[in-house]
Amino acid sequence: MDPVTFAKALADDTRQAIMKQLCCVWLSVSDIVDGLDGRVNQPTVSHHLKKLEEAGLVDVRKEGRQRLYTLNQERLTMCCGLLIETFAPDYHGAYIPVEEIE
Amino acid sequence: MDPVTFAKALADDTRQAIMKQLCCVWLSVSDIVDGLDGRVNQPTVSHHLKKLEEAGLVDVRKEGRQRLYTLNQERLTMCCGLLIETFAPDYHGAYIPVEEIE
DNA sequence: TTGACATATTGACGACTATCGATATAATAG
DNA sequence: CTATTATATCGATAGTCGTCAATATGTCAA
Repeated sequence: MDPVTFAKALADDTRQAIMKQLCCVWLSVSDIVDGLDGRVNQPTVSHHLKKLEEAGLVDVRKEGRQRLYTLNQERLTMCCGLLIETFAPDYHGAYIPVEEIE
Repeated sequence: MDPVTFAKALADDTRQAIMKQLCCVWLSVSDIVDGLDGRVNQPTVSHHLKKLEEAGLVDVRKEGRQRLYTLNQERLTMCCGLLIETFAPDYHGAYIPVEEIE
């Protein structure tokens, strides 16, 4: 996964707010919209979910007429590992075992 | 450090190319411009260095009429640790010891 | 002080993107 | 089949951002 694509997916307040909501739970689009409490409306949330999905940062599951989303923690961890491997080689071995990440 | 600011600093091809050059070495602005091999010119590099500096991702040192930059690997590692702590709690303990990062 | 070099800043322009309202698509209930 | 609910897509708009040419600032040499 390209580190620039990863960074771009994270480079937005609303998207990170959505990611926080999706951490460890499956939520429908409406749930997310409600959780953002009027900050943005449904089409905007769908737009961000699409971007996150393209970056592989969320998983999707269809349930009835809903689409349930959740955060892909493993993918996120791998991308962070790649960042450290690329830009912080002095810390790479110390903090993140390569063989576990790649 | 705000994860959104961190992500925005990384969310550009040219900026990541500059970061790669600055990994483990001190380079002047002209060195970086040369290293990018005509891709962008000097004002653009200065612009990106300013952004990276504001994000705390590079350190600066004055030497004569030059300004030498280098990548702050520790800062980058800390930010990645914060991302994992925030968005991948299931992997946090496993991959990155908190007390070493924060 | 003057000239040359290194870097930063400014202003303009184009590309991208976050957001919205409106609408289309999909799936269920009656 | 029709109505309703859930989500995605479209078109438009405003704001952000990367880039450049031109210029300003700062530093050293002669």
